[in-house]
Amino acid sequence: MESDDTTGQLAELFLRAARRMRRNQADRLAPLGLTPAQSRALRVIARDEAPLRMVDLAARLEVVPRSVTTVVDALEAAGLVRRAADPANRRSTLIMLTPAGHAVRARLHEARRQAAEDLFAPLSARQREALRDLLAELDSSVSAGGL
Amino acid sequence: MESDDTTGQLAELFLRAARRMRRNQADRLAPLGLTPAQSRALRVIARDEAPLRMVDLAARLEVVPRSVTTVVDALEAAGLVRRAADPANRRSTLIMLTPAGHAVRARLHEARRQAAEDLFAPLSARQREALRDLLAELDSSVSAGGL
DNA sequence: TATTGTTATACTCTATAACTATA
DNA sequence: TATAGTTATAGAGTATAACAATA
Repeated sequence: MESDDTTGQLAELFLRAARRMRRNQADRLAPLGLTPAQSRALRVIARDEAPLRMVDLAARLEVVPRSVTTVVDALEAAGLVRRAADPANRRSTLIMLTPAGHAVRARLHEARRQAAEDLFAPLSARQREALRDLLAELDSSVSAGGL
Repeated sequence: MESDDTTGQLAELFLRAARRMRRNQADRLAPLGLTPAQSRALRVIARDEAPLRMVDLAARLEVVPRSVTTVVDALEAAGLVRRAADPANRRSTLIMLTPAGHAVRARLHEARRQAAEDLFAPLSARQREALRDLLAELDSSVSAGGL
C-alpha cells in the first residue's frame, strides 16, 4: 500500500537526516584539520587498549584495508598516530596514538556530539532517548546477526 | 556526564546505521546502472508535476548548482531525463523525465525501500513507526526552522 | 598458499572559481 | 549588476588489481 509505506518513509527521512549530520560534523571537524573519516579512524584507534593492526582497523571501520592506508597516512602526517612494526608478526603494522593524538581525542568526540545536538535539538530529552534506544536495539541485532 | 551521553550515543548509532543503509542502497541501485546521487535526483525530478530548473533541483538536493550539472549529465546520457530551454527565461534549463525515466522510477523507490527494509528488519512494525514518527517530527522542525 | 600492507589507479560525490549568456 | 548554467579543477572517501614481504 502506498499511503502506509513506513519503510519507504524511513528510508527517506533517515538518509536526509544523516546527510545533514554528516555535513554539520564535517564543518565542525574542519577547524581541527581533520576530515570525518580521519576522525572516525582516530576514535576507533583510541577506543582500544591494545594497538590495532591495519587489518583490524579496516574491519572495525567496515572498509577495505587499502582505504585505511590513506587515512592512517594522513593521521600520521598530522602527528596524531604512529606506525610500529609488530614484533610478533613482521607482516603486521600496529597503529598507536601519539600524545598529540590523545590530546585531540576529546575535541573529536565533542565535534560529533555537537553535530548530533544540532540535528536532534527539536526533539525532547525523552524523544532522544527513545530514538537512541531504537537505534541501539538495531545495532545490537546487526552485530549479533553476523553481518 | 559520560555514562548518560544520549546525544553522543545517538551520533554514533545514527551515523553507523546510515552508512550501512547507504551501502545497501548503492548495491541495489548498481544493477540499474544508477548511483545513489543519480537515483536521488531522479526521484526529486519525478516528484514534481511542473518541470524543475537546475537551480531548483540543486536547492531540493541541498547541493550547489554545479554539482547538479554532473548528475543530470549522467541521467541524460542514460536517457532518463532530458533538458529543455525554458521558453519564459532563456537563462533557465528545465529538466523533464523521459518515458524511460518514468519507467525506472518505481524500481528506484523499491531499491531504497528494500535497503531500509534490510536495515530495519530487526525492529517490529510498531518500532519502525515510532522511529519514523520521531524522524518525521525532526524533519518538519528543520523545514519549519528555516535551515 | 594465505595473510598483511602497499603502490597504482579509478570512480562517486561534492566544492570553489571563473566564464558565458541572459535578464 | 544579478541570475542560471557551465567549464575547469580539486579534494574526500572508497574501491579493485597487482605486488612484495612474511608466514
